[in-house]
Amino acid sequence: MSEKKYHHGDLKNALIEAGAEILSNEGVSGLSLRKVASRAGVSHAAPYAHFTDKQALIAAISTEGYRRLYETLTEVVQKYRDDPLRRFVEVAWAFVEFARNDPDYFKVIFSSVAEKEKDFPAFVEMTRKNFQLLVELVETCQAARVLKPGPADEMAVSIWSLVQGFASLLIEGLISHTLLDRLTVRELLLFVLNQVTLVELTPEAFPLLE
Amino acid sequence: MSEKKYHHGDLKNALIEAGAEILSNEGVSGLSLRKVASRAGVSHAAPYAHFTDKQALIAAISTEGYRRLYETLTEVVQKYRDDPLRRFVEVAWAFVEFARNDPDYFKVIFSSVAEKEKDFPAFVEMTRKNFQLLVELVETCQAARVLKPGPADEMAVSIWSLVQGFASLLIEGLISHTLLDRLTVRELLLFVLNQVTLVELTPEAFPLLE
DNA sequence: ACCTCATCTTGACGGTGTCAAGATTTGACA
DNA sequence: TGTCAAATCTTGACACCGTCAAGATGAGGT
Repeated sequence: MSEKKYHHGDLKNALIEAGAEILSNEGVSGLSLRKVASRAGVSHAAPYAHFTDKQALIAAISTEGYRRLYETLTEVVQKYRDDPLRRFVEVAWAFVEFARNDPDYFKVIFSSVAEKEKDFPAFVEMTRKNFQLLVELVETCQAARVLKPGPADEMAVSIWSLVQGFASLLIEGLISHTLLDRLTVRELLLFVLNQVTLVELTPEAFPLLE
Repeated sequence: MSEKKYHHGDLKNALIEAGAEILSNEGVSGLSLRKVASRAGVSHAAPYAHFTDKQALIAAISTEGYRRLYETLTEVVQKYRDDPLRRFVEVAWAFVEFARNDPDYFKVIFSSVAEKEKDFPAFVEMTRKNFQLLVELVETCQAARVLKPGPADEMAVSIWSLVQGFASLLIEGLISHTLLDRLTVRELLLFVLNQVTLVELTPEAFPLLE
């Protein structure tokens, strides 16, 4: 598909991939259009054939990031399809791990596009899909009486807030050391999730597997 | 104090203030060392007498941001000192409003310093103070039986996660429009906070005052 | 075979972070 | 009070950056 890229090939995807790679390795400050172009093997202005802006490239990287996240989460959903509560816990854990494994990538995809929503419909669509996944998760758990009743979308916002906030505090290093010495991240997440569940989540009942 | 700044004055604070101002008006992308210097009335390299780095300036702005946040929150704590539950709600609300009133400023102070914790002890100290405020709030509410019992610091992390996540989703525009059409931000926050309280928070019992 | 258009290159512009060298002012000590 | 070292600020330079205009190059349809 994208072999030689002699004069053509699928740049655009190559640029998105190169950008994501630089982001992971060097952080936001290392992400320049020129470096992305260089890594993709093209000249410094080539990206402008595919993106109007650096902002547009970042939006594309973010969209791809949401796609990866969606992929990761749906895998977990599949894996624990017969246990709603466990599924809930492991999806939350996967989200936190997603953030921890690639903090800079996570930060960028969750804080870039802002007001220009309408300029990047693919991005908005991807966030909608992720939210929808969460809503379905909530409904399943409510039906199984492991999650509090109430409007599913409002519960989904609550849970998303909880997990997103937790992941953010974690990767920004804002959780006190004394707390992280006493508890593992997994244990702390379980405590946090207990705020929204009807049954208690103990480290014994939800151990780390791998 | 900082009147003429003919050749001296308290640059450093002037730079921090100018930086915060640019951040509010033009966002992160508009924040350049040279512009900060210019607005403070000095030449482009002058900041290097006070900050080793652009990163260091941002860290100072973040520290100041945490100070302002602390100031805002302690005022609310004072105002509602005789009603633990109301105090809890209004502190959370003040936090969300802090983020909504100056989104770019909020974003920067909550996502910049990262790994270099040890290089900016003043920053770390300020985050510690804010967290301590929250822990005390939690203890008061637990004593009044309006918040679930449990280790106060773990509860504090849960609540911080919840409110921080909610504020982030809000200013990033990630909360679905259909939801925001149905509910005001205040109502949505009350619903979210209900996850951690023992008593129910209704919009009727906690109306917006001003 | 030709021509059109998307793609990519080259070169230029102003702006940026950072550093080195030097000017200026302060404040402490004689 | 005079002097001098240290702190503060300016000037000038460098490499890098985002972006744009002009032109080269190749693909695909006619």
